[in-house]
Amino acid sequence: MASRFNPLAADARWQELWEERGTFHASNDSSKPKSYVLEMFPYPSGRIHMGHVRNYTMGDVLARYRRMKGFEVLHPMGWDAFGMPAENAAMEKKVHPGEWTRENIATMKAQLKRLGFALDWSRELATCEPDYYGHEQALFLDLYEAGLVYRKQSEVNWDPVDMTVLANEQVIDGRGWRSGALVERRKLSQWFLKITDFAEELLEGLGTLDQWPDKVRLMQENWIGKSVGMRFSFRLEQPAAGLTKLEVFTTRPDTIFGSSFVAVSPDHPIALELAEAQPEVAEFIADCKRGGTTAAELETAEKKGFDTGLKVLHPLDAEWKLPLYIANFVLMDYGTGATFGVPGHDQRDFEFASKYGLPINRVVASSLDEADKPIANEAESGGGVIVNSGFLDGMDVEGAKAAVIARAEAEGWGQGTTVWRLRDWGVSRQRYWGTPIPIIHCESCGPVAVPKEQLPVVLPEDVSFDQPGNPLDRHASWTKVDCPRCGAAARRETDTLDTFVDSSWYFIRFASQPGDRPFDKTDAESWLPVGQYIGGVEHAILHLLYARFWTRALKRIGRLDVEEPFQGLFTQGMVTHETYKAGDGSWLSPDEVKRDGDDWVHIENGQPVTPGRVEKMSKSKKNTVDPEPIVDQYGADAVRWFMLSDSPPERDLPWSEAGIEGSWRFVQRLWRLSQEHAAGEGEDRALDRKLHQTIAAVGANIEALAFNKAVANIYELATAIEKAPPSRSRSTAAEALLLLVSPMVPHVAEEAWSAAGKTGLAADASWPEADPALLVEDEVTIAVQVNGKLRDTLTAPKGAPRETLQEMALSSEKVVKILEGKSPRKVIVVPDRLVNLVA
RNA sequence: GCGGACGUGGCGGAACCGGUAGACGCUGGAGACUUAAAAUCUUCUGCCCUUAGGGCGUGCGGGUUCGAGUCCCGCCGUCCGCACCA
Repeated sequence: MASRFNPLAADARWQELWEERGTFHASNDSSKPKSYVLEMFPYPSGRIHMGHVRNYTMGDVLARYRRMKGFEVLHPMGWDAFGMPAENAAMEKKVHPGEWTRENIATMKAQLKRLGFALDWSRELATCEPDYYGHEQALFLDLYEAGLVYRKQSEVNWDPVDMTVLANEQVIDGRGWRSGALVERRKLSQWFLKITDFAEELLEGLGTLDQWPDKVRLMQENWIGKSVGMRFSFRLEQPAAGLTKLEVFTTRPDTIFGSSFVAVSPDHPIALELAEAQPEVAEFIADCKRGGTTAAELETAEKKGFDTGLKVLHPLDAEWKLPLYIANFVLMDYGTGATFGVPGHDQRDFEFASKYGLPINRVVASSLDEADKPIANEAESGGGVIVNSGFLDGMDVEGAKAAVIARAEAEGWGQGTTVWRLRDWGVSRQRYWGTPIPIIHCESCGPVAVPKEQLPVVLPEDVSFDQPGNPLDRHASWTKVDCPRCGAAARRETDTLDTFVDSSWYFIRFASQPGDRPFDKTDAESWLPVGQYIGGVEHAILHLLYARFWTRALKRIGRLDVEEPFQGLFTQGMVTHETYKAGDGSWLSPDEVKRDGDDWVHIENGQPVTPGRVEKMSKSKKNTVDPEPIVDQYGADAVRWFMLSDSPPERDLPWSEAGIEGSWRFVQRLWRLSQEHAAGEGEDRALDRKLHQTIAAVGANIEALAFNKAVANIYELATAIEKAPPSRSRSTAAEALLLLVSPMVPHVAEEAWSAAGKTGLAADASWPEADPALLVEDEVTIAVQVNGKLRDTLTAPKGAPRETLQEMALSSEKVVKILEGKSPRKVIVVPDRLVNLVA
């Protein structure tokens, strides 16, 4: 028997056997309880990176564990295969996006297979293939028929040199990333999905997702952004921009008597109208648009306003005139693009009023007596009673809100309303490498759905990227079709769908993939919702929200009776590595540097190297470690074990050479342990207890995805077994240990399991049962404290009565010495834990 | 600016409900085995004091408690998200 475990030979052998036997095939018809474990499918960018390895290892441990616990487990894998990188590669390397993508898939699939993941490859799918996206087109048309898809004008970033639409990330400092040309805003007619119809239920649904991280739920809540308030109008003293009224939105109608100005966005029709006649207004608007548009940039930017000279009349007092400003902090696409300022009770308005010398009035106070107390150094945004507000005086904030809304509605100048931050989902992309939108534009019929029997609308392969723009636009034979309705010559839609559509239902297709329709309702419902979904936090909002929306939309049209697609969500941390910088400031990769005592040097030229911060592995900082050579060197199990060890899975995992070597040593240690055949007789109660405690702890920790703790439990058991003298208990424990580690390091587990003469696969074995009788210790260590300080420990039988423990503590030599004959004033006894003597 | 998370040895991190802080791993030291190296095994490894032993220690300052890493108040720092949300 080999004294060393050789992963080079063993890994592939077991992987082939699992494959041959279909060990990880999930059956839709199984009578076992079902469990769906899913990791976010990868974009086929070229090669697997450490982040993938970590993500898929976590899911794999859970999937294998659940199988051993008796579940029929669905653990599939596929490819999020449409997207811009393929088109970029097409332009740069002159390869077809499809060819580039399919080659990457082949490479990455081979890499994944070498890690021995318990995946059902028979359900593999790639979103770029017609047998996937054709069904997506059918679903899109179902939503279209149900009125959940519509078309409207929308702005895009247009690169006038490359003649193409740019994503936000392709716009750098207002210029196209390739051409460097100043980006223009263009209006195009685009397709939208009515996600706003679902705003309320998407928000409420968050409340049911108790197995999601709070952080993600909060991010989605903020993204949906429900605000309850009031929409109402100020009359303009004189008409402007063809308007006689200015409609504003506020969440604080209770402070209506505290307003001292009204402000509109620089994009507001009034502002734009004024700009045409007054150059200084135009200049102010242009000034507002300089600089960044992110929250952080805008927040720190100076609050600026332009007094238009116009006045508006207060709805509750026509004699009261307020100045109308254009202000850089008012957003056109939120509410009505206009608001009123209450400097006393809103900090931003306070700063604005201070700057422009506007009145700062108090309308909320802690009591009626403090109505005249001036607002000091900052706005008071808290609650209290309303003051200086006519009919509202004495009411609380909530009561006043209701009263103002009631009066506005009665008098017809405003109404209570809910405003959402969420906007409809624009799904049109002016790109080739995506799902064609199955619509035909006819001169006389307008947009017409492609008849279902003509699906899929297949992307033409004969395209070239040597000219700027979308190749579909200039593909004459593909775009030219007859109108399905009137038969006249018509033109295909050349936009493709946002790739987030592809990832909004792939988990349903994994569960059920008939050839003639997107999925079978009964089959899909037998697996859904996904029990545990694992992926990066970068998808906390868009992907997860769109998938939730898509699922609810399917429910609404009666296609699938599932409300939430992902019951449990886990967002894992990144894999990080130290960074290295050469003297000239350029980044160096880990294999270009070596340690020299306490310092680092460049291997090639011996120049000193400065080690930098530990950061997320990225190509730009060159601190990546390619998993494949690591697997070559150490085998799949060592890499998997490393991914699970030390760092809690939700936190970052620092990659280290020493760490992977430690993992390798442990894999070998497991092997050696399994090879010792010192047969023994008799029981070892202490070891039995350790084994059963470990069985329980490892199971609980895997279920909680606390892999680092499960790893620590296993180390302890391994050490206990090694130290124990031969006995029947020891043999039993050594065998059970193989099952406990098998979800994590399946290859060495199988090898040792088979070497131990077991029939069947470790992967097919049942998870060992923990005997409850062996989970409790019969002796416990009691801490003895004097005044809360630990002075001694003693051993007592579990469940010993308080009196006994107190006596034992008082007779401790150390305690006697410290008490110097005095008796304690008070004794606190926590059974099975400690005795605290208060002197 | 707003929102959120976090802060424990040389490092990654344990610590259930307030009850022996530092499990487990990495690194490092000492030793065994070996011609030698690797591998392996034994052992030590929070800081300070000269030892028996003692003192100090969970970012900082307070508080509650017999007892605080854990609860409360106030700071400081780091990281993440952001859409100025009226």
